[in-house]
Amino acid sequence: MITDLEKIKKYLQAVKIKPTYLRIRLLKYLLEKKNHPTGKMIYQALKKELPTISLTSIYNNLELFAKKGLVKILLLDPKEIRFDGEKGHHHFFCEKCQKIIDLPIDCNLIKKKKIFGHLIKDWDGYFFGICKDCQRDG
Amino acid sequence: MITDLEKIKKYLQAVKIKPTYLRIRLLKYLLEKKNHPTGKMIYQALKKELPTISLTSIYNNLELFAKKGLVKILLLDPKEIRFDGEKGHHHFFCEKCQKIIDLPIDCNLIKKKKIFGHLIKDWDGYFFGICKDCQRDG
DNA sequence: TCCAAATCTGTAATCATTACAAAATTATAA
DNA sequence: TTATAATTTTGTAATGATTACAGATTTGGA
Ligand SMILES: [Mn+2]
Ligand SMILES: [Mn+2]
Ligand SMILES: [Zn+2]
Ligand SMILES: [Zn+2]
Repeated sequence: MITDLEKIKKYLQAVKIKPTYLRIRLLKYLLEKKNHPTGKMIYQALKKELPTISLTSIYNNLELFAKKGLVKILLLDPKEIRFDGEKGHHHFFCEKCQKIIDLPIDCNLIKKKKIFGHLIKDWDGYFFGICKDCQRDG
Repeated sequence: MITDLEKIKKYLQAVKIKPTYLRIRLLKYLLEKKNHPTGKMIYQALKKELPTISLTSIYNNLELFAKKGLVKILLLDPKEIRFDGEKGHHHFFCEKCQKIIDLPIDCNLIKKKKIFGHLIKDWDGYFFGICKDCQRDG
């Protein structure tokens, strides 16, 4: 678990982002929670400790983080964008309980630098179905 | 090129969808065009020949088609949903020209019925970067 | 401490998607 | 064919996530 604020500050500085307190707390939230939150979910969670924050700042900084490669934007849910503080894995979306589950599994395509001549910079692997728990429950 | 209306009618009936004229034309559009259109793009294209259609009907029937497995919903573009009349391939999105390109390439994960115990019903593979043409052009 | 630049907030606008009721179409039976 | 009920389609309004923007605040350096 990465909680040390100084360490998070360094993550931001490493990609040339000025480490304001809001940004540190936002990145801390993304690195600690594994819940693939929406912008609003992050806003509501951080609001408890930082009552003056705005949803706009959350969105703006999430976009900044994504642009700098600090977080991953997930388009898994057609209703709203979700964010992930960890990169490099596939995702599973359960049609019963709506949970998003990490799939750290090897894939022969994601190592490729080019596919059919197209330069690959990033990738998303989404899987849909019924999760292990929901299968058991009925 | 699949253009025969009778053949498209049979595709609809095969999945228990009543083959109204609008639905036949909508599926015809999706099967003929390879442009991964948005709902609005389809609406504007079909409107030229069917002036009375509504955007609501396009959306409703696209959702119906997707539910019956006739078309694929692409969550590639954060701004809007795109639709694909063909299934079973990965997609590439060029950050320069915004083109969506099919990637009919083998992947060792998509054949799996289960991953970590989760039942797989469908999957999406997205790749992002710079397409072949845009690399050459600069 | 003072100042300019960057960031943040609060509110309003945007716009894809959905909800809903009325009109039109379709299928079925008399 | 005609009547009737069910389904589909239309037109409009509502929803809600995301974005735009201007003013307030914070930040870092002189
Ligand atoms: Mn994840
Ligand atoms: Mn395709
Ligand atoms: Zn589940
Ligand atoms: Zn391109």
